[in-house]
Amino acid sequence: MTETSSNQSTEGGPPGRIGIGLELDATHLKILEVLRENGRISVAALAERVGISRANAYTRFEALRADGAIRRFTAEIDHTRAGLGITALIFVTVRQQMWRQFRAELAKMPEVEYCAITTGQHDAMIQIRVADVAAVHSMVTERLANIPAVKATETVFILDEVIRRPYVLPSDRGPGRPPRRPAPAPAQDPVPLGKLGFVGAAEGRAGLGKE
Amino acid sequence: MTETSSNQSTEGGPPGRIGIGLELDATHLKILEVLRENGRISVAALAERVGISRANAYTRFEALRADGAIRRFTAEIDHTRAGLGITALIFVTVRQQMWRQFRAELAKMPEVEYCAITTGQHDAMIQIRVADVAAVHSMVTERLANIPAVKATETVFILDEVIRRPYVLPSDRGPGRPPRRPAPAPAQDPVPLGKLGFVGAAEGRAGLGKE
DNA sequence: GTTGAAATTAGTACGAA
DNA sequence: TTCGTACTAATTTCAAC
Repeated sequence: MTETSSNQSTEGGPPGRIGIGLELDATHLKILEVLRENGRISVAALAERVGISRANAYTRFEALRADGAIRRFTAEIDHTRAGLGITALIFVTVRQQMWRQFRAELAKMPEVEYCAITTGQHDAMIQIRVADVAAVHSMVTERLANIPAVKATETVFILDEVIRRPYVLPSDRGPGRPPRRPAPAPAQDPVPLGKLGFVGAAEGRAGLGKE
Repeated sequence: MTETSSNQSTEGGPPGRIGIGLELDATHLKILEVLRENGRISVAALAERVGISRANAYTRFEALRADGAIRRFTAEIDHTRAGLGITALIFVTVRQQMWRQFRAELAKMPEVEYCAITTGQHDAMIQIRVADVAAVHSMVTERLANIPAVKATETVFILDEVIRRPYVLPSDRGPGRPPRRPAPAPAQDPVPLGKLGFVGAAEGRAGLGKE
């Protein structure tokens, strides 16, 4: 394998990008299915498992990467083995119009594995991985509390992670059970891309996603 | 590459396994760092980037896989491109001593990407990816509400995902800033493995992790 | 979109330091 | 343990169909 992937981090990239570059058909989805289970499979073996020729597999593989449908390839690491046995969720209430600052401060915190903007009682949810409970405490009281943009926090520990799938795909639903519409779609589009996708900062929360 | 990775899903595997099989040194962490950014890099290129010989890289690579420090390799997929533009969090209150049923029902739901048992007000947090908001509604009212083990739910939409890191590593903290203890550790252990790791079903919540 | 053959690269198995 | 090298097997590329 020639070191294909440059793999620059997508953090802070354009999240609300809805534009479609590639129409995903059943074969594309099949490729994604295999790749999410085994990101290191060779394209040759991938072609065999999907049931297409190698040249075709190479073409589609590259297209999926170029299009961004495949963001990157990564290793799932056992965080307890890596010395980060504690996982916690921190729900943050953010002062309006200080989102930019909040985001900037977040970027400086390497223990943050995930951060999402949510509806509901709080504004954001942060997932962190640290070595011990003391680190959670110092993270919340010393670092987060010192950010002016942070109005309030609520911390919860994760006791167990029951399901952690690489990425859900539409095909997971199975062929026999349509997502919602039993049999509408006249000229059936391969995949309802970006349907109602309001992902991207919204509701006066602009300034977080971009820039 | 001989299709190395069997990559069987770890879902429902033993989560609370604390036993250490491998002591991770700085080189191991360096390998993990590279691999989490580029899971498809060849071992030869990996060796070069880490600064060790190819033979050594192969040995350590295999050791990390065998030990479980590397769970699997996966492709990060852009869910909006895959037709699943809606992400939601569902907080679930579970009836005590019905965890087994709850877990069994969860396993039947392919739209669940992540499920964690938490402390605090609710008992579990589920993250789902679906095509439209209607699917969230039907998921909550038709499927979750029909599980006897589910006492109550609270749903929140994810408007934007600001940070999504592959996996946090201890080395992310940087060399200059120790995690918590400035300079204690007499015979410094390479990594405080499993320290205070209460990951694994606890607090009368047994039966979820291991069945 | 597919197949086959050539060139490159990856993976393995040594011995030596 | 780690390294360096040689050997074998697989993968990728490129061509023609």
